Amino acid sequence: MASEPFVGLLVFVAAREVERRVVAAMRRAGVDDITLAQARVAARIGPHGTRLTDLAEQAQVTKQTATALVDRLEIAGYVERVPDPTDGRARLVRLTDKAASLLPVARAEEARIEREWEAHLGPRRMRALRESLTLLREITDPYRDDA
Amino acid sequence: MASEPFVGLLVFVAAREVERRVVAAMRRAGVDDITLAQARVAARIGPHGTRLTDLAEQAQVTKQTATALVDRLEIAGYVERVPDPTDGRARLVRLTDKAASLLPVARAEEARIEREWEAHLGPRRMRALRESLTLLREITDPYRDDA
DNA sequence: GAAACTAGTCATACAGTCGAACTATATTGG
DNA sequence: CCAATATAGTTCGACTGTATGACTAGTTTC
Repeated sequence: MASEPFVGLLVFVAAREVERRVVAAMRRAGVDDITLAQARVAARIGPHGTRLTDLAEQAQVTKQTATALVDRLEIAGYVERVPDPTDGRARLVRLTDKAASLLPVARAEEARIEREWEAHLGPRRMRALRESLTLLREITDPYRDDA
Repeated sequence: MASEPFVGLLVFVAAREVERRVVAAMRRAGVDDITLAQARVAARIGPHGTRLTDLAEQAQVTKQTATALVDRLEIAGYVERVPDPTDGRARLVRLTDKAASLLPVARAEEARIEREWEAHLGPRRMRALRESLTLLREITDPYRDDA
């Protein structure tokens, strides 16, 4: 029967589908040299650049892993490292124009998913879903206030 | 302002937190020889054993990857491979007693998370959340009817 | 029973990951 | 000012995760 499945499993299933869809959209757009792990880091880069340590923390990996992922993104031309004017030790990881041009592709797929979900749930449930998840973020997302 | 964050991001944040919490609970229970990738596969094993191909499909990895993950779980003593009586080519991957003894730990943490979420959202929103996500599963989870 | 298919494995190559050790810059307390 | 300490980032080494391709061994189909 499984009348009351664990909510954690349910959000996991939904999240997996979203990630799969966005990656597939990128592939269709001709992007085949970014991996999922790299995309997860790239997605956290702010408009004015973000420090590697911050990226590592937000993506929940170590600095070493973030270094390796950014290395590959840099080689592929999607990000660049520039000195941080406020701290001689630090460098800011910034998206290049090449990466910025892909943002609309991701945004469009996200919008498509939202439309499909709303069509399936109806506007009332969709609103409630968004409201609940947003509230939940207060206790599940330590980085909720960035960008 | 970010008044209307993408719902896909919201479910992702929630899912990440759930995964993190369950893994942390396992660690506290003394389990330090299972990785996240291995746990994701193990979590899909049914009560009577599951074929490797099915595990691979459900965990969204290739058969080769699933083989490697099951290899490590087997070495660590959490699963065993037994012949599938209905198909001479196939083998069923089954949880051992050692793994089964950990299920209550995971279940307890899941229940704790649910209680916390319900306390934060209130019973009405929690019910709506579960309802919406369950409905969503119809269009996001091709494996929804297993176990 | 030959052809086509399916379950699983092996081999190989590379990406992801972390712990430890290191360099360079920044901060802090005298 | 400077020695001690802390922080940002990298490099190194070892291992896990991952996919492609090639393979073996059973199964299904006609």
